[in-house]
Amino acid sequence: MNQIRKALDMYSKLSDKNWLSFASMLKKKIVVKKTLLLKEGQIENNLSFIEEGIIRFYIPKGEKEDLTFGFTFTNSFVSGYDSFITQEPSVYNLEALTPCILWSINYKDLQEIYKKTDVGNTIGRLAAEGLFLQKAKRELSLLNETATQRYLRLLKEEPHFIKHIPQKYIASFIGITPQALSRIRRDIS
Amino acid sequence: MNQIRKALDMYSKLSDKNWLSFASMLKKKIVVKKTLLLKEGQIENNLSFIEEGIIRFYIPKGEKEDLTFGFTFTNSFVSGYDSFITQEPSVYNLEALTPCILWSINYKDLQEIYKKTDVGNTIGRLAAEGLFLQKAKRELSLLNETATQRYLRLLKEEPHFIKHIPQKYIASFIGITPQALSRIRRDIS
DNA sequence: CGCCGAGTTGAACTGAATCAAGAAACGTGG
DNA sequence: CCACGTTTCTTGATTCAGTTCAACTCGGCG
Repeated sequence: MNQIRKALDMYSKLSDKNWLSFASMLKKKIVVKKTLLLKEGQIENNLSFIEEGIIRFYIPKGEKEDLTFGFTFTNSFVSGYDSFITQEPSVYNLEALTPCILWSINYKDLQEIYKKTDVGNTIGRLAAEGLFLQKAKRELSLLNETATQRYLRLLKEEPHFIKHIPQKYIASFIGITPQALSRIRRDIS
Repeated sequence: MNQIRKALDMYSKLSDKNWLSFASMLKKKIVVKKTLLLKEGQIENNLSFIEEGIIRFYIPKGEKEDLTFGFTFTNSFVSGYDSFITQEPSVYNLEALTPCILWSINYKDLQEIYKKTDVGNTIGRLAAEGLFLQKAKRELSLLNETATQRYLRLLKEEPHFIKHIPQKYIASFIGITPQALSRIRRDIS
């Protein structure tokens, strides 16, 4: 649990009291590889901290390869944010790419924290700002770069992605087919 | 100024006291069409409410058509958010597409509000969440739809865009060239 | 050992970019 | 308020990055 407090403190330093009231709401969950943590159409009820593991966001596309929107690693928070924020059905699926240890807080409990503590809203704001920046960066990359440039940047900025995630998901994440990524890799080396 | 309070109240109801302390920090600004409100490389110092007008976000691309990332209309807040949040140089330019009447608050003053008022952080959080959702939706659209589908959806969901914004900016916004958009329009009618 | 999913490679195809040129709309000054 | 010049929009021809379909290889696991 120490990792969680550390992660939160990086947004805004927590008093012991605030931390304890938050910590008391967390529930531990252990899941095996390939577990579906959230299915499209469901309403996301959890915001979770990943003590250990990797989680993938995606949208299944029937016959075709599904669309991957992102990955979340150890020591980060994860949720079907769009659904969690709006409490409307999720468009994304969340899947454990590896076995995961999670600590989850549910929607209602978090709203209580927002009501009761000042720091809750500050952290919520900073976290939402971070998510926004991440998406803005990705938008820029999708509109402004070729597939090869996107791959090279991923290689440089997120080397752990390439190490731990199957190539077909990386391909989908940068917006191309596995075949296209395979060719890119051949051509750049 | 009433419009501003109305807009804020939609996030979280403001007390008279909080509203007045916020309002006292706003400065009115009137600019003509084509004014550059923020240039790439500059640090955004303002969060502004548009009493009247349309503003475009873009990145200039030298020889080629520049890349348009969005538009903000009357009765909304606007800022080079990425730069405003991080206080690092902006990658975007902000330009007035029409004459604009703006009410601006600067970064330092807003941080004061965050420190002093609970509701400030709540509004900040809800606003950041909204920005995130907007970008997530756009990401989905760029990866999951063809240019034609994106145009048709824009037509349906944001008809005022099409009415008031030159076609070449719309084209850029949906991620294609003006020529491609021209052909799409020919083919769907 | 045999199977199955992941990755590679090839060939044909396609949506959109690019280059180019003409038509329409727009605003600015006389 | 009209005329001219400058953008903006349209249309055609060509090119290109990436898709699709298909066949083959490799590595891990039952």
